[in-house]
Amino acid sequence: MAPRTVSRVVNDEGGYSQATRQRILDAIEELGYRPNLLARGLITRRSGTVGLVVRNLADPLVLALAASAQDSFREQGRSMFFASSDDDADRQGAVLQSLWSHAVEGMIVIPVRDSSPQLADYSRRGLPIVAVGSLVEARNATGVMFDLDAGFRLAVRHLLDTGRRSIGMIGSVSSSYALCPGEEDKDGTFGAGAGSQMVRVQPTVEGGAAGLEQLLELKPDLDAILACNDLVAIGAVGAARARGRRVPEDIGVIGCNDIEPAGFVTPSLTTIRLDAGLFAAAVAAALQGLIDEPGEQRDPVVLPVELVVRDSA
Amino acid sequence: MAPRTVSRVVNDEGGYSQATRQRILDAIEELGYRPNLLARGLITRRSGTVGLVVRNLADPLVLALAASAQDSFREQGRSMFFASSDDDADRQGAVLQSLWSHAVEGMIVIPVRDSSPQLADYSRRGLPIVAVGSLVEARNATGVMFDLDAGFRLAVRHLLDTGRRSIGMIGSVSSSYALCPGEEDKDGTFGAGAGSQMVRVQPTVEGGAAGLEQLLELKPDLDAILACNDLVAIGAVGAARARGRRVPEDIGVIGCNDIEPAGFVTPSLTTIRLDAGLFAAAVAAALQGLIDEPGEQRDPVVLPVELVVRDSA
DNA sequence: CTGAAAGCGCTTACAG
DNA sequence: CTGAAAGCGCTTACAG
Repeated sequence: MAPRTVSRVVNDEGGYSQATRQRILDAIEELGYRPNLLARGLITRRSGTVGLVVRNLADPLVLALAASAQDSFREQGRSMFFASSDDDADRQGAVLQSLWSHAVEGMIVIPVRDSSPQLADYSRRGLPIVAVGSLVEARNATGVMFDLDAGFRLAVRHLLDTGRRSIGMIGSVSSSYALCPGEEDKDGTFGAGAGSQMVRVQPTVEGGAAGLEQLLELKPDLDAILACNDLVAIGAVGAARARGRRVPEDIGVIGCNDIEPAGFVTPSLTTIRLDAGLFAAAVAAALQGLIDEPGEQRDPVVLPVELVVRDSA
Repeated sequence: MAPRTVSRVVNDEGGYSQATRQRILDAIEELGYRPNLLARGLITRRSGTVGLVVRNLADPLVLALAASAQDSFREQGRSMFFASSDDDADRQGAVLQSLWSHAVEGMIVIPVRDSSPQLADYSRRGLPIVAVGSLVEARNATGVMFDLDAGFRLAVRHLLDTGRRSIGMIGSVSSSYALCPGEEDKDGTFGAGAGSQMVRVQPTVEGGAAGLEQLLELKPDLDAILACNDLVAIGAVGAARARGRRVPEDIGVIGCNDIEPAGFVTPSLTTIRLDAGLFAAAVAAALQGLIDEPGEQRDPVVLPVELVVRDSA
């Protein structure tokens, strides 16, 4: 029984008698034999692995992305490496290098700020990369992102339509990728010409509270808040109330993401909904496409968003 | 320049001149050379990888676990495979086999129900395994779990002390591992002899609402709810109010986990806090210990819990 | 300090 | 239908 024959049976190549096949299968069962994927990968140049690199574990979309990517990869018989860059460029570099050394067949990455060249470097070497919320101009790479400009405009429009005149924005200190609005409007006009102000905080409930305090200092007549995510919005609501401002009567608050508890806090949160399922499916499909047909230059995928109006604004 | 010499430099083995070293380093830089970890792993029998296998991505502790495991593994220069069994025994089997084939050096697994023998099988073959919330009686394996019995008793005691007499429990349909209480008390006495009733639902906000409806059918005089997690508790609160019951006046509700928004819903949630950081650190340390000193039979690690009393009960 | 040989467990051509 | 040879990119002894 030569290794070659075993290999044929294990890989269902055909070209063996049923008797041989059965003998080999029995032996496999008896010995608990499993093919060594490292050895196989060494020679086929296909490791059967892919990578998912996120920037921040706390991002509510990461979970959906991980779940969906997982399902998609499982169907393809691939195992998934998972790593976080913790929003650190050097760490992201180390992670990418490590995955490259492990011969992953492709990667999904939520990149740290300004790391497109780094990603393009790997994609040019032949590694398919899907960059989330970021453009990578290179072969073997594509981007998937939400249309946050549109979400932003919807939110501002809603605030203006409901009579708000002094809008504050609470952004995130961690460089924002497309899942968090506001980066493009540094001038603070929010594309609406409204009086406006922006502060940056940690993207947490506590950060949201701090952000509201800061905005109130800068702009005592504040009557609306746009928060970069729902936890920040929840923190802002709490702090506003602690300061004696009613929500939504005195200050309207809009979040972003529509996390599960958003409809259950008081007041229930008006928010820009990012459809996590849609997002994750698009990302997984994009990587699949890149792996199946390498070398293509592709247009980025832009996903629609929607404003969910509840009680907070 | 023989491969052997390059190998020495790459692995910092010593035994080469500085000049040689520099030449090799320069060449590595110029060619963008990265050692092929598959080839290395094939021969050293150490792949530089570990696995994290969870049962359910929606579990709030999974995130903390993933983050902490990640940090711990990064420090050790190991990459992490990530997979979910989606609470399916067959799928867990496939995942374990796949990771084994990829020659992981160890695994953290939140096991599906009754899969201890399966885990023990791998650990006996020499794969270190940390089982979360479950006992695995085998060498190379250990368990880490919260002391949910204690949490459970704290909660019931608190309800009884505050005059509740008719307690309902909303458990999870997905077989509960130790992060979710209630499994041990199928008789429904909750170890307290109180009148009581248990229903099982999906561990989500919607599930919690459904659970409350069911309990109210079964037990119209219900005045307290113990929920298997905070989302379920939030759903139960919403449904109770929709039925005209006040919380906490008519019905007291206690959750489990203390997720971030738990303090911000209305009424703020009384809950059994499971310290995610403590948990994740314990798990990572346990696996490290198993990898460093294989073959040991270890006692499970049991982590304390605490009851956080807020407004809902 | 440096290198030639053998081999990790597989698969890819090629021969019978 | 089956197998002997070569080689993937490394590391482990061992020789100079």
